[in-house]
Amino acid sequence: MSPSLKKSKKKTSNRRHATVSIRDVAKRAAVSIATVSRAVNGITSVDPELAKRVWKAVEEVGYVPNPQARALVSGRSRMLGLIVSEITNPFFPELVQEFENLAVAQGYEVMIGSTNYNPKRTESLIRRMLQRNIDGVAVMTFGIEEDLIKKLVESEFPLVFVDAGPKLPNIRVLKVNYAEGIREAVQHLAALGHRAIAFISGPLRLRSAVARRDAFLNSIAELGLKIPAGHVVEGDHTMEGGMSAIEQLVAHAQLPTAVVCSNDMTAIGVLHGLYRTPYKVPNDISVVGFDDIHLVQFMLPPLTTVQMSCKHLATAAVQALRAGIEPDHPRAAQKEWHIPTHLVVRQSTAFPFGTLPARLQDATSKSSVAKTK
Amino acid sequence: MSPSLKKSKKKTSNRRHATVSIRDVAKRAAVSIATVSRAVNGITSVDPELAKRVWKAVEEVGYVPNPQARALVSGRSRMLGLIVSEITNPFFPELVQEFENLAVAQGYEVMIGSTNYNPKRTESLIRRMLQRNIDGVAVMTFGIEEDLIKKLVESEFPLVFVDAGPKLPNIRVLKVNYAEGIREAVQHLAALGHRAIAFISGPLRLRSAVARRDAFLNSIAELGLKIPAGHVVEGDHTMEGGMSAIEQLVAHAQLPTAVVCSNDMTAIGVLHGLYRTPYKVPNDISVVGFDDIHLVQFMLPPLTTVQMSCKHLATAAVQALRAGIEPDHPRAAQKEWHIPTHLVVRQSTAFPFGTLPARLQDATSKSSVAKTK
DNA sequence: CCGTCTCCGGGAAACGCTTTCCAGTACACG
DNA sequence: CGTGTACTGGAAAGCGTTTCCCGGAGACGG
Repeated sequence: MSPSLKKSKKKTSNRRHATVSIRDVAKRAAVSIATVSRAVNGITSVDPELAKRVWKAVEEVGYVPNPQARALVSGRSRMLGLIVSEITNPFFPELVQEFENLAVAQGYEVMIGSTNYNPKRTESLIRRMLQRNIDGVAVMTFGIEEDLIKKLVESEFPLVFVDAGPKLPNIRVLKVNYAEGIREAVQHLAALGHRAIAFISGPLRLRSAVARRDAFLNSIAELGLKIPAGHVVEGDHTMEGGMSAIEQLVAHAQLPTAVVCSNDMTAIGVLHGLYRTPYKVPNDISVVGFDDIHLVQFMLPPLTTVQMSCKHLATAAVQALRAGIEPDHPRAAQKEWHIPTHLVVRQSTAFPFGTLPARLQDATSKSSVAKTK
Repeated sequence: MSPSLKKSKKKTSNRRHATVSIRDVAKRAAVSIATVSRAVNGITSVDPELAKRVWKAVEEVGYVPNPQARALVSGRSRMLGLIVSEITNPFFPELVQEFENLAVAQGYEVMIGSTNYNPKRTESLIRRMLQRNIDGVAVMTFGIEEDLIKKLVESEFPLVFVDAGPKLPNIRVLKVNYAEGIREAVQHLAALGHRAIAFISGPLRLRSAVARRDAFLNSIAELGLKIPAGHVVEGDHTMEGGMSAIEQLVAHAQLPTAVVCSNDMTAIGVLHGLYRTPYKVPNDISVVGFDDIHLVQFMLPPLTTVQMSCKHLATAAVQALRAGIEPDHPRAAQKEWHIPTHLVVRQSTAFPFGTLPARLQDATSKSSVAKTK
């Protein structure tokens, strides 16, 4: 009597959904729960015949392992963290999407966080991730804040950074080859006849922003060109930043005929800023972006930009994370992944017709666009 | 001897990080673990004096409850699901961000999923969420697929839909007042002198797309205007869709002088499409969007659009979810939340100057833009 | 043919927490 | 003074897994 009472109590548990547990499978397959666990987790020491029986039972009762229980005992949550700097910058959703696809396909869930360049927010993000027992974190902020590093690094679990990170056994780095694509961009502009090429950088506290700027400067130097002071201005990777940067540039004594931007959002801001001036893109001023977000194809004019492939980045990140998490991953020893970048030419770059009055060039400009297409 | 051996074993557990458990707190505060649990969970029956001692101990040892263990026993994971249709549509990241902020502030974690209008993907998403024991899901796809509903509804846990959902005790609905904002938009255009106003809808399998179109049609009828066949075309809420829709519209025997779009992405596509024609925005054709994503302020020209506040939406969603999850939430009985929409006038709408040749109007157009600012 | 080694499967502990049940204390009332 | 009531804190039973340890069976060599 007493046991039956107990059983009925069990049924009215606080779980919301009818839960079929490992025990049900064990009963069905007439084996112990240990064996079920082993079979389900693909431990080879279990007899193939038995394993088949277990799998059949799993199928029949519709068993799905409970991730919480799994995590509780194994210490692995099968969750990957993905930290980005601004989810509202369209580059990141594209990255998130790719990352998520890959992670899910490989049996992981992903927890997304956006720092918004806010240390406090970041701090809480990390805490939450540690608390939820995340298996590894990809920090795709493109230039991590120092305190964030410290916090993360001390809890020594698998980490992936972009560009640079402390040299530690649990840390892997995705090295983006900015130089490659940016060099292509500069050469493209130079080939079109541009000599006064300006640059709008990202916030220089970000490593990646510095790297992009340096790549630009090197490419310029390589061609023997000179940049007047004031033709390299600091933006902040937002449209607003791009807008105010181009205003500065336009006010400069020597008007640049082309401007390269540290990311696409900046370039969109530039396009917008230029719209309020008499200067036309691309005939007065050519504009080049960086990232190649989907959106820029629809800008007016469609933006020439340096492509950094999200897919590539995401693939590398997930792979690197798994290499750190799974003890016998084939690439467990690999510490660096390389990401190429390449120029994609669209219609925001052209031969520099000259300067004002832009109005006179309107008709010609149209036809040139048509030609570029 | 034997117990000490056991203990040492415990230390080398597979947890990655030194875990301070409820037991440590209990020891420190010299109470039972039950008391600690009660104190931490704010159960009133515990002596205030004791509770204070417990909290002090919690502080001292740096105790953080383990969510997995909690979820395992309580059946509540403290995770909220957020399903959107396309994470790469900039409207959604804005929504995600707001939602996440609110959820985190209220002690929940959020799991994000993007359906991409793909039933298979959606299916797997739901399964994953159920599996992880999500406490509730907000389905912000703006027009849910039927099979998705079924799957979710049958597992009777708290759900929030936008616009419409089955009438069930566990389901809450966010009713967006499309009519309001769209009416404002149509009236604004009519006031400017537009008589031939076209509409580009979203994919009509989405309820919200139908609702927006109907709101448009009603507003037009209200003014006694007539829409020629072919002036209401179906898009798909993407830039590509907007582009091909405007191409159709431009090819129509009667050229519209204004076009209202079902979302901002469509409008961006329209702007882009029009850029390839001789027609200028806003002087030949006015364009109105819907959503008011941040981006549209930077379009050329900045887009007049109907604002549907993400913040509002997110607040309502989280509130509605909690109302469903927490048995004694103040609004537990509320089943509907209302979301207003409003027109934001920028520079993509103007008095319709007339039609071709647009070239002649170029100078005038510029000055008009300046005035509109 | 027996002993030892190996291998595989089962029993049971442990993971960290919540929750129920129960004993114990204190207080008021008859 | 005894009994009933109200309430507090402790012990213990799980929650669904994984993993450790051990026993039994089969293989192989002596």
